[in-house]
Amino acid sequence: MPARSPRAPRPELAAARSQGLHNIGEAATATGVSQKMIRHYERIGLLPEVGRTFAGYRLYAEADLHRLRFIKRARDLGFSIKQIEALLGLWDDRSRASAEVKAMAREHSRALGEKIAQMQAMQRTLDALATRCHGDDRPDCPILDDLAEGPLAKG
Amino acid sequence: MPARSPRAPRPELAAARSQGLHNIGEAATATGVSQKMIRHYERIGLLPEVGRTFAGYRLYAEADLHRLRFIKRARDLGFSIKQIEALLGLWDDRSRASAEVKAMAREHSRALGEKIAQMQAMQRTLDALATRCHGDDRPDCPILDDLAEGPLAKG
DNA sequence: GCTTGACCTTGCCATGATGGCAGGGTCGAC
DNA sequence: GTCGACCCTGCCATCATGGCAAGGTCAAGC
Repeated sequence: MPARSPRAPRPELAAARSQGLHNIGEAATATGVSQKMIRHYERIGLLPEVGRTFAGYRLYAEADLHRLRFIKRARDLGFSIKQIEALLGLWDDRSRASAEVKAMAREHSRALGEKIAQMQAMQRTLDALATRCHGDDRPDCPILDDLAEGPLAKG
Repeated sequence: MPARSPRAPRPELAAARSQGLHNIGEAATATGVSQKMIRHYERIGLLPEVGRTFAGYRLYAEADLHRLRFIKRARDLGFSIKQIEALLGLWDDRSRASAEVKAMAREHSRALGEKIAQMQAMQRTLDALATRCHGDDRPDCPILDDLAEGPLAKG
């Protein structure tokens, strides 16, 4: 499909490996990012287009794995791809001021706090309803009544 | 497009309104569910296919608005569409035991608690990192260092 | 009558992050 | 040569929601 050369004269993969390069499977297990996501990140420009063997296999150097681990950790902290793009930009340009990074972290923490508060409110309501529901074979159920009639406001 | 009749002899919309029926715009503002979502719920079977005027306008009775408000409140509590489908089934069949509803509420609360804990952990990490970051013009930033080198574990 | 603007209809595309599957090429070992 | 594990691309699906386009309808004003 890539139509580079109909038959590569040398495999070149073993040579690449002996030079410390990794194929995508190794990159995935080494970083905890799935192969699918690695290709995805490349396509959306979060990762540079890495080198390839003659057969078209991607080859990852240590610096690429480093970048992938950065992305993984940022994702685990709940940063969006867009935010990670910005963080990587700040990381690439080490001369940039740290104030921006700190502001991003603070802002993200604030957004997390908002979502947490929302979910806690949901949870409180649910628990209150569940407590009021006897939960046996009788069909009467305050939870359904509440959903039907109005939130927590029926005398 | 619906090819019902090429030209309806009577408008019938004013008549429907005088009978207490509402068009989709009124239904949306009355329930807080967007027109888009109302149509979506109908298409996926969460709402019954309501009546129409000759021109094809949807007409909503009070019972329909009631069901929509049920869905809205359940969504606001974070239930997924699938879960709401189940809740509506239990609601429609009032003879069903309330134990199922209570179990759903408890399970959903548990799932919420899990997500909350995850997000709180993220938030704690972020706040710790941001506190350590001086956040001035100097380029040195523990947040980026941490993302690059490893989570909270570099001497 | 005719126009205007607000409303309704349908359908397609997009999001964000991820997984799955299909169809096909490549590599290494036996 | 062949088998199994690996890689490639591309398309479709998720979940809930919004946006846009192209067109029909209705009520009001001229």
